[in-house]
Amino acid sequence: MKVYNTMTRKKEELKPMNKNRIKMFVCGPTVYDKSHIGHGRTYIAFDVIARYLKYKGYSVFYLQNITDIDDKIIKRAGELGVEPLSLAKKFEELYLHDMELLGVTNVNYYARAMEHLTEIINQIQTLLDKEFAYETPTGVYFDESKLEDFGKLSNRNIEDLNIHRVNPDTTKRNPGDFALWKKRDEEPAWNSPWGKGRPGWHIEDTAITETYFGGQFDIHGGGLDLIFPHHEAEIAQMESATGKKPMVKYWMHTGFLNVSGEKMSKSLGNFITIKELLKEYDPQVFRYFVLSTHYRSPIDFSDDALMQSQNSLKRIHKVMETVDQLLESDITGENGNDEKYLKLLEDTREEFLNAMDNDFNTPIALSALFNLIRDINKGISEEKISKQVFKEVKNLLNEFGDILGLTFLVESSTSDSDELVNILVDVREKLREKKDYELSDEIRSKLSDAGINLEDK
RNA sequence: GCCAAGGUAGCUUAGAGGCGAAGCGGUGGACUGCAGAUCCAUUACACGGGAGUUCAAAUCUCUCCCUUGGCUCCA
Repeated sequence: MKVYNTMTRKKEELKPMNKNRIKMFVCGPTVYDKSHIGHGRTYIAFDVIARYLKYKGYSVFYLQNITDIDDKIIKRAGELGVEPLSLAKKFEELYLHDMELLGVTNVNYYARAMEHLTEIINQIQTLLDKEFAYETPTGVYFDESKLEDFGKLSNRNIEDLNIHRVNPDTTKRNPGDFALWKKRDEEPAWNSPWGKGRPGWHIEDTAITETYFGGQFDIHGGGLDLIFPHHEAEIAQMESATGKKPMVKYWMHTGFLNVSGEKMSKSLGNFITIKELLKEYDPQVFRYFVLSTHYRSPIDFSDDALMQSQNSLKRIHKVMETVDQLLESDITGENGNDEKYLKLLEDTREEFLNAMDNDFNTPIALSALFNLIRDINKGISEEKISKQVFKEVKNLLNEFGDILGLTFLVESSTSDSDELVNILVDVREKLREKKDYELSDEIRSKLSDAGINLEDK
């Protein structure tokens, strides 16, 4: 299977470093506020990537960090008058809850920055020992001039980096040098060989990945916005500290989520949290929406787009329901056409898997699924199909659903509706038998207003 | 300025030299007491403009136009 590698800007054949084991790290959130739908997009995409790799038989270890200390957290905590670490804890819990609701369930381990201070300090010390870093009165900084290939991921050169710099710290050797350790007197601060302070932004990730994966691993993911400077800095730190190249075999980045064509930002007033999203839409609908666009492409969030996703998903649910009902009923039959349908199913599986093999092309995979649905619906309206075929259809759709993290068979509403509704439905049925359509339609319409949809036949 | 990603049918998205895609939506028809779902047809000889390469270009090259993002807060 092929994976697009940001480093080479090409699709490459996926070959794990160690047999069929895949070490995958994705940058997690800084927990200073509620998670938004952009986080949702990225983590749903990587969840499906992890699911598919497992489906293909790889043994995947999916590691994610949680940045639980950082200037933004401290600032927010100060505004609210709470402890930074308890603020971080609270938003971490909300984040994990949001992810669960969205069906993001494949992260094996969440590593908190604050639980890896020892490793962070050790890595900084190594960089100092190897003279890739230097200490000044304000902190410890990485010396980018020591690296020939700094900027290789984002295709930049050092000259570019040294312009457009905002208020560079005057103690640094080069304007592009970034902080490994920030010396700070105010709390929260931790002791280190260089005095009290806290880690820089990039060092926690390499300290964490080195701890769990060693100096090299297969997949590193994150949002497109992290390529520069965050991932460049990670490469600089890790490759300098361990002396091993490359740090990462495949760099994968998700495209941005925009809202009605604009960047989502608080100042534009179009900032949507996952919590707000889920007030309006089923998590499955959002998940479908995310998967209807390739993970590297920008995706445009709008109510219209979500409605389209909702309707598309409904089409899948409907065929599953129909197939399920036909399996329960006795009106299916044998007509010797099984072979035709089994071939169709095999072709569909192949098309779906080919799409996924091609850099996780979920839109094409979905279109294969819809082609199957159309042919099955057509078959149902034209002839009797055997239960064996329906069973296989159901299995295949469930298999696809598992890969995508979508539930295609939704429980029929008739089973869990309450007694009063059932009485109304029975009464209406009797009215229809008497051809009192005026009253029966009124009942149907009122039930619909109450959120209960009746479909005859 | 530098570095990226794009402009594909009414809308949302795939594809990436030669068999015209998927979903949503609209319209007409079949089915139904009606509606819904489903099926059939249609919307639909789609690829931002121009030039070039090629037997063949949505796809490659050049050029122009437009959109969006990044350039030390970012998923």
